[in-house]
Amino acid sequence: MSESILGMKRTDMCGVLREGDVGKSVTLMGWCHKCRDLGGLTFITLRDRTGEVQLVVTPESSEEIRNKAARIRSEYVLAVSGKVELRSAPNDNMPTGKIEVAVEDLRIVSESETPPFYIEDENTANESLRLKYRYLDLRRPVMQNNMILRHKIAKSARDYFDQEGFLEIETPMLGKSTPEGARDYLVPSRVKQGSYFALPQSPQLYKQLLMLSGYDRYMQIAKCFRDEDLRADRQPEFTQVDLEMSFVDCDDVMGITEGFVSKVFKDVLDVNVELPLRRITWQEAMDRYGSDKPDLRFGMELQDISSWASNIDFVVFKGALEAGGMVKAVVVPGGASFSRKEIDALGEVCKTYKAKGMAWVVPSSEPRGSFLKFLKPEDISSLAALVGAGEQDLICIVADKFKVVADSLGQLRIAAANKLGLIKKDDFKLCWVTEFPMFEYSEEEGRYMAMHHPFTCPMDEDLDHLESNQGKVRSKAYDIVLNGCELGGGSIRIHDRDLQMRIFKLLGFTEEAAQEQFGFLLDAFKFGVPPHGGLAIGLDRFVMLLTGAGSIREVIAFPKVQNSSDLMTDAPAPVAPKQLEELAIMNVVPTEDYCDDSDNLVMD
RNA sequence: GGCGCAGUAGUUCAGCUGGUUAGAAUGCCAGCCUGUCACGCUGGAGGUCGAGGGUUCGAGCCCCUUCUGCGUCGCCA
Repeated sequence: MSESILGMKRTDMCGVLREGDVGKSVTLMGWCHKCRDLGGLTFITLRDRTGEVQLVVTPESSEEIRNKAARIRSEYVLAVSGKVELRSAPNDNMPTGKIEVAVEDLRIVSESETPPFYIEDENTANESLRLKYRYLDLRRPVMQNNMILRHKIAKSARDYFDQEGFLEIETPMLGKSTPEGARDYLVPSRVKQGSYFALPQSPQLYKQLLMLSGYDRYMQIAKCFRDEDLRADRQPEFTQVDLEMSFVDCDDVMGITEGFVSKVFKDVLDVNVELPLRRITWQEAMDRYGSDKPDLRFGMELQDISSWASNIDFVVFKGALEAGGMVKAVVVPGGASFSRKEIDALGEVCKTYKAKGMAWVVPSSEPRGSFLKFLKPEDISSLAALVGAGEQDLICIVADKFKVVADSLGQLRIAAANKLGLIKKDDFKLCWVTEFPMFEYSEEEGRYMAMHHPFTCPMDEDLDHLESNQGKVRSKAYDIVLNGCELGGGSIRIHDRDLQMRIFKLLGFTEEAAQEQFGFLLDAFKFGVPPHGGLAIGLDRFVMLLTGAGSIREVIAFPKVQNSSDLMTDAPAPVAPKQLEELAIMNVVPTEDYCDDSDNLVMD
């Protein structure tokens, strides 16, 4: 039986009451967190998103209230009026622990079944259970704090960019599919049957056109969609703080972005970020950290030992060097104490990233290692001197092509740092990675692809060898990296129609194909284009990193699971045949002679 | 698509070499209890061991298949 709140008006939130409120008559509304019935006395903790406060029902309370109090269970919604009183037995663990509310009126507004898990921060319930009952999971204070922090960052963004003269402009969700890049989510058109909209992977082209239209300085908190496999930090549907500016070069966009990021750190965590941020070229990041998103919270840099290795009669090194590759090492401090099993685990990390194996040496007086029989004692000491390794350290070595060496040792570096506990949770290290390669060779496609996107402007110095040395061309692209995580990225765009056509050509587009897919952009570029550039910051990742959450799902109210479905709503789900008919989509029903193993699209 | 981890009361987990009626904690229900706050005490209910098949005298445990969730490689311009 639910009671109405008619005539009751909430005066305060639960978690904000303090000693100073003693004597005040308050009306509170919220959820029963816990109910302790001591017989004569009943204590109820009432919870809302600001926190909890204790209610007390005493033998002096009316019989009606005492009877109602006895019925209360966890998660019942209550409306209460009463007087704030000082507690005779305060609880120092509770922000509101010095006071309690003596109940004078009590209404059970809504009853609740016993929830499938405790509404507590320490909830260790299976994540799929949490996601099925996401609305209950979201009642947990830690989740509410994540949502509040997310709101604060979004507000920070709007405040900051407004102050800097940006306009927030919305761009369409229903757009045109572009085959380059990630897989699109498609939306069938009812009116133009057989044709499809695509949900935006980013507002990229629209924001460029806004620059052309004269809306200098645009921003948007934009929903983006990519139909690719999920990860702990990747959802098919995510949010970006997207911005674009006219008449700028790299430094302008990076400066504005730094200002935003440092404001968020100040507003949300009260952390001062030292500006300007350190800048590292892509080449240097790959060379020293084996990653284009280096984690700068610890050392253990990659070191090139190719010249040392060329003097070792070890077929693995020789083979890699002869094939134009390299030999590099990472020194794991104190790694000499690792067991064989632990070292092998690091080797497995390397193998995940296509290294054929990992060679290792402990350069102590009684050396240990995986390839000692190829090493003379002086080889070991010269290696130790070269890489600066001591007797307690472990030298991990990978010999292969540049990319394989970088990827595998870059990941080994992180794995070792985690193992050694070198990574502090509350340490924030930001940097820019700049001068990305313009193109990346795709073995699969057998051609160069745009590393960033096809609208990225090449560096002026490299324009002359666009056609002659494609692999060496660098672009005016930049990523902002936080603790080894790509927080955002952007570039200066091409604003010259001829240069854009040149790039399309290099990417393998014919003139007709470029015209068909991006004709509207190329046409627009006939009408006066300001030099422009911008950037997008992954809002979800930003919140994840600032909250220390282990997964992006913790900072998204209603996230998807690994197969892109929603455990709460069961989306995606079959639809009525009538809906499919209207969209001219074939309703696939398995028959005797057609039986697909997959049961999607099947309905009666 | 590949690799790895997990799935046993509502929940979190234990369950030995395959062997009696599958346990614990917590939650839940009932009774008692006037200062609790992880309230306490007494009692009680609660299990398709993810599903299907196989081996065996006998399967939570072994084998095969499959489903679900997580991590990861590929993928993510």
